[in-house]
Amino acid sequence: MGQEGVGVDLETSLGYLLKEASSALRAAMEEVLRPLGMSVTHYSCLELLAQRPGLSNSELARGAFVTRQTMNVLLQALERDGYVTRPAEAPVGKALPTRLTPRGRQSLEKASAAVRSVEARMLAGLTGTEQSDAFRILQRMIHSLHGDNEGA
Amino acid sequence: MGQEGVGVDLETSLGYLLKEASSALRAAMEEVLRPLGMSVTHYSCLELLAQRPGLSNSELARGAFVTRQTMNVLLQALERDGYVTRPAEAPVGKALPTRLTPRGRQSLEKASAAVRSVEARMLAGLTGTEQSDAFRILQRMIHSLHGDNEGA
DNA sequence: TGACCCATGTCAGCATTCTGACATAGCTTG
DNA sequence: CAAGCTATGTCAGAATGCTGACATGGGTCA
Repeated sequence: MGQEGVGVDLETSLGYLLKEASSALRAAMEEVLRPLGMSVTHYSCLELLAQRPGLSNSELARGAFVTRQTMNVLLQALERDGYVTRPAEAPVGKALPTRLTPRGRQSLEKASAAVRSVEARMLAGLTGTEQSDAFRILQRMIHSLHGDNEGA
Repeated sequence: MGQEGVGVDLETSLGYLLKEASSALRAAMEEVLRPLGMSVTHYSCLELLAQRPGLSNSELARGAFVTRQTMNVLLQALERDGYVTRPAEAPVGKALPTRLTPRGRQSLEKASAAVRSVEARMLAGLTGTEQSDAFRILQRMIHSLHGDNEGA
């Protein structure tokens, strides 16, 4: 189409490239999760629960980078379908600790393998040093964006 | 809350970190664009048009990482509000080349400055070498995710 | 030329996520 | 102890984005 070599500056923006990479990763994850009937947020929630059992709704929301209202909708569906359980009453405060059911754990296994293969494909062609560099640089970007770089 | 140092493996995943960085960038952009009454997709569309005048709806969609249906809805609103113009009939094929109006260009100026300040904050604390490394590594990740690494 | 394929623009319906708002639990502080 | 602050869970409504579907323009190829 109309994409002759017009002067394009977006191609030099790290922000744009970051968005592109994240979009590509999300698309690749959706592609392998769709056959399993699972969305990315769906999977993120289960994975978080597998690694940190007993997380509350709000904690899961922060870990999956969505609002607690969005996570609440998802948790209600997951609970209804028998993937997770929450106590009827909060043991302390209002936070309801959530846990995977055996069914949830089983469902996660296949999804987790699929996602790991996507991440492996993404990292193929990167040396160990490059992966360490990427990790350190991304962490520093996040730190700066959160405004933790005051008074300096 | 319940976040004592439980063993967490998500903290070692580059995919998770990439999602976190992208989420932080998006949140920071939304924060500075909100006072201007502009969303991230809204801004992305205008910025693309400023750098590549005459892009079609489908091309804009690919550049902003949304579907062409989503971009079409946005373009109709932008056209209605006088930020962009599209010819009534396609000069060739079905693609309608879109262009910024003076009003659109003026609206973009403030937004572009705000977004540049966010990107500058994100990159603060990174050396020139680190920025080049990040650029190269992200490009390679995107390339691998798109499956361009066959036969090897 | 005609059949086929691909890309585009667009309409309609659905899914997902967000913002706003409210009540409650627990901690902090005077 | 009482007031205030923060965090949480939850409901309701709105915005945003996506999937599915259809018609059309243009190129390819037998």
